[in-house]
Amino acid sequence: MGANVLVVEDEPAILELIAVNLEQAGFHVLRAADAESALRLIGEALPDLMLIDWMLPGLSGIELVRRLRREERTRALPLILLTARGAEVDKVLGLEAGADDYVTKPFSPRELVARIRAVLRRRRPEVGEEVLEAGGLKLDPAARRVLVQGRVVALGPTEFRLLHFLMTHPERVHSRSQLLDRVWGDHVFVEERTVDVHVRRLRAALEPHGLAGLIQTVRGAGYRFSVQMAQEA
Amino acid sequence: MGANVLVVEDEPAILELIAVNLEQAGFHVLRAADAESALRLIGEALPDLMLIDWMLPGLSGIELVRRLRREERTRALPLILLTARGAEVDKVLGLEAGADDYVTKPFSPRELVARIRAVLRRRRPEVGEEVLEAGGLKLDPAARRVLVQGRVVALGPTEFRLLHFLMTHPERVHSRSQLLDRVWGDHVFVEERTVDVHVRRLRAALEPHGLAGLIQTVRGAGYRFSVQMAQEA
DNA sequence: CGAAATGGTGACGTTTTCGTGACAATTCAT
DNA sequence: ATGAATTGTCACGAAAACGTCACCATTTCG
Repeated sequence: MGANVLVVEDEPAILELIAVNLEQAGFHVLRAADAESALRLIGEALPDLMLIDWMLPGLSGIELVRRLRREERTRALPLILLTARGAEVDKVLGLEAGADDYVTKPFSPRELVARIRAVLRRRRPEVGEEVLEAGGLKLDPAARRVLVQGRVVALGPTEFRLLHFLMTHPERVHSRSQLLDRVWGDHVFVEERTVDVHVRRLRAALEPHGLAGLIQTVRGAGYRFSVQMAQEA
Repeated sequence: MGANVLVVEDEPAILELIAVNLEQAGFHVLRAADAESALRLIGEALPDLMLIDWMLPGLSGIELVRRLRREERTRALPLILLTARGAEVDKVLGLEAGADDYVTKPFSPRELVARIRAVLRRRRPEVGEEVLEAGGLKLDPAARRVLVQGRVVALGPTEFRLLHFLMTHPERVHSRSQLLDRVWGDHVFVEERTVDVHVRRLRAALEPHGLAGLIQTVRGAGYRFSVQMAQEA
């Protein structure tokens, strides 16, 4: 129940107002007055969600969002921006930068809580930090490493994330756009064919280890990670 | 790519304003003036996202949201509410009812489009497609796979969609034009005889697995998927 | 019985889709 | 700053899938 929420807000009064309300709603609140100290806090333990003020001394809120979205470890971290009312450019920029939502100041406590719950609900299915094992493959998210029979498989960051996603959602077809959303991130714009190239690189990395056919092409639909090999008659 | 967006709005002027903007942004727009006609439209084919006005004659917007969330088929359908500016109670109620987001009127076209894109990107993966099983056949929509006794049946995209449709509407005759609408799509222009060819290809793919007679020809009417084998007088 | 209608079947040309190698831009470590 | 690694994009070719047609078999009906 009590999810950890990190609030980044430089105005002490507002920070406390938010904190009190969130705690009353059952959340556990972490506080940071600027982006730098927020990053420091994150370094120790990831919160379940971050609430970030648009205007911050030093590194601004949106720059913080971009930075968090760039890094592997924080890519899936739910982020909500606090913006000034009516600043629509900010809203659009915020969403495009990768924020999951925004709330305009001044806000009602109930709205804020509802938003947080909504975002947390959406992100629910992807909390995987455990070691995955399938088809002779062992993937360790924490160590960011892939093993097959004790031997390390060399993978680039993107290939690793791709394989990670496929292994957490096996036996089902993912379209290229779905893969772009889930592996690359909501906010990036890249060609769909780029997925093909990375799938190829991933296959090329697995093949020398005797693992072929794990990632299957489904014509007209997308790709699928499957342990059961395709059989014919 | 042009996602299908169903806009439910009783004010014709606003409806058109929205429609024009969305179409310009590359979406395909479906229109409904009230909740009832929206539900009727949905009955035929699910859109990718719904834009729902808060104030509607008859069934209100929020009641529509609740109803859609209750039903299995529409549970994961992305919904965005249109609310009056400043009505924060509405916003909260809307989010708690299960809407994915809301936009306040009046809104800027850019914001609307950005919101829609954001919600579409978050589209929940568990779009509840259940595994169909009939006549010794197992069709898994999520995996895009057809199995008969554990053996994979190789099907092209169109054959797969055709079989999928037939299995979701079994024991019932579908004319060629109906099949073209439902399997190929409303707007496509192809010869009716093309259906024959694909039925043949589908039969040819099933036959080596010992499944014959599942798809029956009804002379002068169309085709039918039936578990009970063809009997004669 | 014969003509017309209907549907099965194989073949063919075109379009789509995907794998693949190359390449430039960018990032990162040294 | 230099070089290696990573990434996104493109162009080309092979293969798959598609839609259409011609031809034949079967059924329907005058």
